[in-house]
Amino acid sequence: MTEATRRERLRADTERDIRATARALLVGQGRDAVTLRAIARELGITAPALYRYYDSREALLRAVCEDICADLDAELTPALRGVSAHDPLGRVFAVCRAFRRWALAHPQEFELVFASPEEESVGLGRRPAQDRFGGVFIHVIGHVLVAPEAFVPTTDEVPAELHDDLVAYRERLRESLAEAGIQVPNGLLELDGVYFILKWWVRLYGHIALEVFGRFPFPLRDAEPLFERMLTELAVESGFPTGTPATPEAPESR
Amino acid sequence: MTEATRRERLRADTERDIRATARALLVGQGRDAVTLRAIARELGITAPALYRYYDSREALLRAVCEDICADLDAELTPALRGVSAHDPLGRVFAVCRAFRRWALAHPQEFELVFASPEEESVGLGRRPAQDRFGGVFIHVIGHVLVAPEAFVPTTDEVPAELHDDLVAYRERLRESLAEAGIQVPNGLLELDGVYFILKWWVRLYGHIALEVFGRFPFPLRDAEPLFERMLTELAVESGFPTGTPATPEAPESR
DNA sequence: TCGCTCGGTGAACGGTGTTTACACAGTTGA
DNA sequence: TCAACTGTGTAAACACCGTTCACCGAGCGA
Repeated sequence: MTEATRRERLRADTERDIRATARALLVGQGRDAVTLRAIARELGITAPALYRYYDSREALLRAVCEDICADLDAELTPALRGVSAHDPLGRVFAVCRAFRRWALAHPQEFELVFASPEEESVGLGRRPAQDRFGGVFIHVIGHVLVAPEAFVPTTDEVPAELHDDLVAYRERLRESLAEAGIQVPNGLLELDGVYFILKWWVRLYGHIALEVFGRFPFPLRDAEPLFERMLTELAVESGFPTGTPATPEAPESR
Repeated sequence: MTEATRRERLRADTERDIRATARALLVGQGRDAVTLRAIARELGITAPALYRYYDSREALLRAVCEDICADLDAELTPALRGVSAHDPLGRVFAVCRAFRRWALAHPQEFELVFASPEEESVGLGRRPAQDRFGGVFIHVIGHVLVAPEAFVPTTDEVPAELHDDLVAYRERLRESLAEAGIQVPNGLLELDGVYFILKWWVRLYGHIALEVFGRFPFPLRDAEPLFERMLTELAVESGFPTGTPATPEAPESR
């Protein structure tokens, strides 16, 4: 297993230390404080040494982005464990609530990952942020979609202009779910469902970004009721059975 | 009227030139390119001279923010002129579409104003971004709320925890509308309506930010159908009469 | 053991925000 | 009219930044 030579292990350790230090600076003092020299200072080395590990500050920030997404993933996934697999709506709610909590607790990281203009993405390779979060979301949604009795999208027709995009995305969803070992019955993953994922994501992101950036049209003392209301409305619109109150799991009082 | 002395006029001119140059740099090369020295260079001045006009780079950026909001205001308001005052839903749609168009055409400005973490706002004075955009939105919403026959919010009860905040905001809305010369009949501005404004804003911002930042869970070729669908769904949920197709006003084909 | 790669250094270049001391035009007041 | 003052600009300097370059030494593989 440990194919790594001593050198490789040392290198991996330093790489991790660098990203961790960068992350700490980001959290503590914001994106602009993530400085090569500050990182080096913290690690007891000089700034040019960092170029042995990352091509540029920008590249390092990208790596930090990936770390953040991995952490987000690691925080969202266990949020599922607390909810029975037979309560799909409860699982979706749990993930949404966990995402909001994470964003409010890590505004700088949220901004870096979710509110920076699209990088040009030099050709091959998709943006990591999308894929990482997509991974988590897909994982959750996968469980929901596989439990057909729980998810009955209304039969609203989908906008015709969106059809091709949705079909393409459905294929990607199928692949991702297959990778995770989830087989999707053939007729199950309707375009309606894919379309609903989009709607959830728009509202989830909208609310959370507004709350993190303090950009509600007026200062809300507590946005949590608004968030909870949004979730239940989404659930109703999505055709979830309204019987289950979806186990609010004692949201810590802010 | 021209109480201003010669000096004051010159000063105002230079201030405008500075902000305009900063704005051009922002648009052309992003926020990090807005450099005191670059601005000074463009103006044929030295950097320290800028400190005669703004206390710091940060203060200048705030001023640029206000300029941007003023421009946004100036672009949204005339979007109303094209739509009859007797078509309130059409007016709301017009403003929403204009906001999206503006954001897509000015991503750097959008990011600066709407996707930066809340500034601490040193005590007095609210954040300008909020108030500026609020101003436009309020102006539009004002017309809608004053035409009661067009706006019939469902009688869903509002989350109890939101009640106090909504009441406070309703008061601010009343004041703002009164300033604009719009008298709101007493029983008209229900809490339901205020709550719906929040819902519109969450979805509008969510969609536009995701589109500008390229953070949809998969690459959409064209997000406009999704946007249009969202608007109509919002209209239905808000209790607007669905008869009027709300005059799509020939959206230019991207 | 020889040589080579890897990870580090220090110096340097050009850029940045910001402060300071200074100069000088234009306005203001006696 | 002439002095004082105010506003606007400058140059120099400080501390910091990303990045490049030449160098160097320890440790590893042959």
